[in-house]
Order: sequence, then structure tokens, then C-alpha cells
Amino acid sequence: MKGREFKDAMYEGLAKLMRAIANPARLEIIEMLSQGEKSVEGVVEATSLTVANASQHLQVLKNNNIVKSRKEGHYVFYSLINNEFMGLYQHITKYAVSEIAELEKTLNRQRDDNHALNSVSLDELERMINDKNVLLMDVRPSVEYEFGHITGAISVPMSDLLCCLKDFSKDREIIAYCRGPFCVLADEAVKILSENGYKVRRLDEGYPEWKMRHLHESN
Amino acid sequence: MKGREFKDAMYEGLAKLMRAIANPARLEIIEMLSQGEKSVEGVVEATSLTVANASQHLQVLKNNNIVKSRKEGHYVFYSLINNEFMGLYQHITKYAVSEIAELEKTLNRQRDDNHALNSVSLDELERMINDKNVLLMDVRPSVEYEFGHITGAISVPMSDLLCCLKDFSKDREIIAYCRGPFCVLADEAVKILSENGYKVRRLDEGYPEWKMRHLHESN
DNA sequence: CAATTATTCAAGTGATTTATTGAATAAAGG
DNA sequence: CCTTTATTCAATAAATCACTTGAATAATTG
Repeated sequence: MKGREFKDAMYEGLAKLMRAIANPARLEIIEMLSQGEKSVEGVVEATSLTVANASQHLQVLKNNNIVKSRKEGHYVFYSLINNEFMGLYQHITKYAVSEIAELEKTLNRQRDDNHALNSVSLDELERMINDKNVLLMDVRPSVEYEFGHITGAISVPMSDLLCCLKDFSKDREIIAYCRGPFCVLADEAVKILSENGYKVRRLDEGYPEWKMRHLHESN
Repeated sequence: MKGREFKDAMYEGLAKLMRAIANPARLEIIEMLSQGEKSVEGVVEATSLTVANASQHLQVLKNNNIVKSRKEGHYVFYSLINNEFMGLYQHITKYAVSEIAELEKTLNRQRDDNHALNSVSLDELERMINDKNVLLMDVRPSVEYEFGHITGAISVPMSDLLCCLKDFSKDREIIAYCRGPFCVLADEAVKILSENGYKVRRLDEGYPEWKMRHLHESN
């Protein structure tokens, strides 16, 4: 193989992988699957995609070795192929949020609207983890909590939040977290809780970021 | 801004960045610019692009905050906007080479053809760096060497290699490096040198990877 | 075994991306 | 000031991508 042919093959292969990621619907699917496996139906519920369209996107991801699938009864469950990819995806989002001014601005406006601008970083969380005056709250759907959650967190899905309000003390600071920086669940939780007089902040990132960091630390 | 709108804005912004990278010509340009700034003409010489086409690709990269430009006389010099992006690009290439089977295969076949399969990693290089029996050889064009090179390397551009052969000792092991894992210069150097009876291996990666690692270590 | 359900397939259309071509700028030199 | 040179702009055609629609599979249930 000549030098030019080799280069063309390598850059085309790399571009193919990038093309698989270069689509908003697929990025959202990737984020969904970072929380754990989901059926096509599960993906559809959480997005604004039609079934056929979601299936097509999932197949693109599968053909590019980003997700894998497993069949069970009627359902086909999709999940991210490995943690290496999750690390890459998180690097991409982190870069985008900190270096692309427009994205940073959109993110901050969203958090501002929900009184969630004063967020907590993972570093800070690690330092607070043994503080008994802090309550760590996972506001994702309970299936996702059950699939994996930050050590010490309690599960309070958004659907239960309003009716459970009285269970929490107003003296204890609440840290809410969800799927990651692009997920709005924690923002909504912060809005509701702070409007009801609770001391609350959101975690900058989400469960997948915590998980990746934990993987690295235990090596 | 509603939750759905916010998500759409974030994922669309992320996808836009990914689209800018999801093209073989632009990936090659990014790799070129990792070696230092280049004019449009400079980019054209190193690729198979026409001038107008290269200019268009450079503008896509510029509009996505990946490269910046500076004007000097007739020329417009382009360079990567910061080291953050270089880190991301290297994460992408590293992931692709180790997780995408087809790319790994193409890379290994290329190295096999050039007797360069037995390559040296950056880790190994660090350990050998003080060994007087090892000669570290930068085979990129001399402009790129002058812009920055691995400490202790000598510059032997491919154009000079054949006529300089007699200057090197056959007892001393040679480590050749170039722009990175996708660059064929070091492979070609290994082929020539080993056919002439030298002990030679190539570095797995290239100058940009060494530079990124060095940045991190000095922090 | 027929009906139901989750998913995939296939075809078609509109939108986006890419490379090419030739003309237009803009800076430098004679 | 005219010519040369490097780069950019604008218009086009070909290729690819994304979403929709409706039908086809394949596993499960009554």
C-alpha cells in the first residue's frame, strides 16, 4: 500500500467514526445509553424520534462499533460498547462546553433560568461526600438509578419529587444530579426545590462522569 | 428556554463541532497543523487538495473554532487554536486505532510492509532517552523540526536521508519519528535504513503526542 | 394459529456536504 | 500603476444524509 492510499484509508476510517457521532439525535442516544441499556422503545420515549428513525440511528451507531445490541423477547436492548468510548464522548462534551463559547453560553443561560448556576463540581462533591449535612439526590428515572448510581445517593425520580418534598429537611443542603451536563432533570429539580425553600445545588456533571472517574481511580 | 429546546441547542452545537471534524481532508489538515502553522499553500503541498478546496476546508475549521489564522504579506498562516483541541484530536485517533479493528489492521499492515511493526512507545522512549547508544531521528521536513521537536532529536528530513546514510553508525540503534501514527515518513525511513543494514525502529506516535504529554507533565 | 407488539427494512424526498471551476480580492514587487 | 502571487468567493453538479411512510419480520400472547 502506497503512502497516499494508506493515509486515505486511515483518514476515511477516522472520518467515518466521526460522522457516526456528528448528529444531534445520535448524540442524544449516546447520552441515554451512558445511563445503561435501553430498548428502542426506551430511546424513543426519552427523545422526540419516531421508532423507525431511532432504529436507524441505532444501527448507524452499531455499524460503527459504538453500541452493541442484545435481544430479549420482543425487545432489542442497546448499550454502549465499552467504557473507552464513554471516555471519548465525555472528552468531547467537556471540550465543547468549555471551548465553544456559544455552547457555554446556552448552558449557563439554562442553568441561570433554573437557579442552578451555582453548581458543584465532581471534585467538590468528593470533598463533601462524608458531610452528614449534605443529601445527594439522584433525580433520574429509577431504572437508571438501579442500573448504577453515585455511592451514597438516594433515588428521587422527578415524578416523585413534588409529593416527597416534606420528607426532606430544609437544614440539610441537597445536591441533585442526573445524566450529565446536557441533562435538564437536575436543573428542574433545583428549580422546584429552591422555590420551596430548600438549600439546593446541582452537580456540574452526571452519573456517567462520576463512573468514569471512579474506574480510573480504582486502577 | 424549555428543556427540549435547550437539549436541541446543545446537541446541535455538539454535532456541528463533530461535523467539522468528520471529513478526511480536514482531519489530515488538522494533523498537518499539529506540527505548526502552515499557509494554505503549505497545506496544499502536503495533501492532494486543490488550493480553493483547501481554503474552504480551512474556513470550516476556522468557523468551528478549531484553527485560527494570521495574515503576513501574501500569505495566510493557519494554526490550531489551542492545545485543548490537540488533546481531543489525539484522544480520537488513539481511540480509533485501538478500538476500530479495521483501522488497527490497516495501520499494522502498513507498518509490516515497511518493517516498522516493532515500534517504540512514548513510554519506552522516555526510558531510553539517556542511552547513548540510541539516536533519535526526526524525519519531518526541517521547518517542522525547527518549529518544535523532541528533546535530543536530530533533524534528518526524508529528502536528506539517503545521502546522509554514511554519517550514522550501524552500532547505534536509531529511533525514527514523524508527525504521528498516521504519518508515513517514519515508516519510509525505517524501510530505507533497515534495508541498508541499520538497527532501526519507529516511534508509535509523533511529535504532537510527545508535546502534549510534556505539557501535562510540566504542570 | 391468529392477533399483538417491538423492531427492522425499503423506497422516496428534501436538505446538506463536497469537489470543481472560474472569477474576484488583496498584498507585494518591478 | 500594472503584473504577479496567494487566497477567497460564488455557482454548480454529484454524492450522501436524514426523516417519513408503509410494509415486512419475528417473538409473544390469547
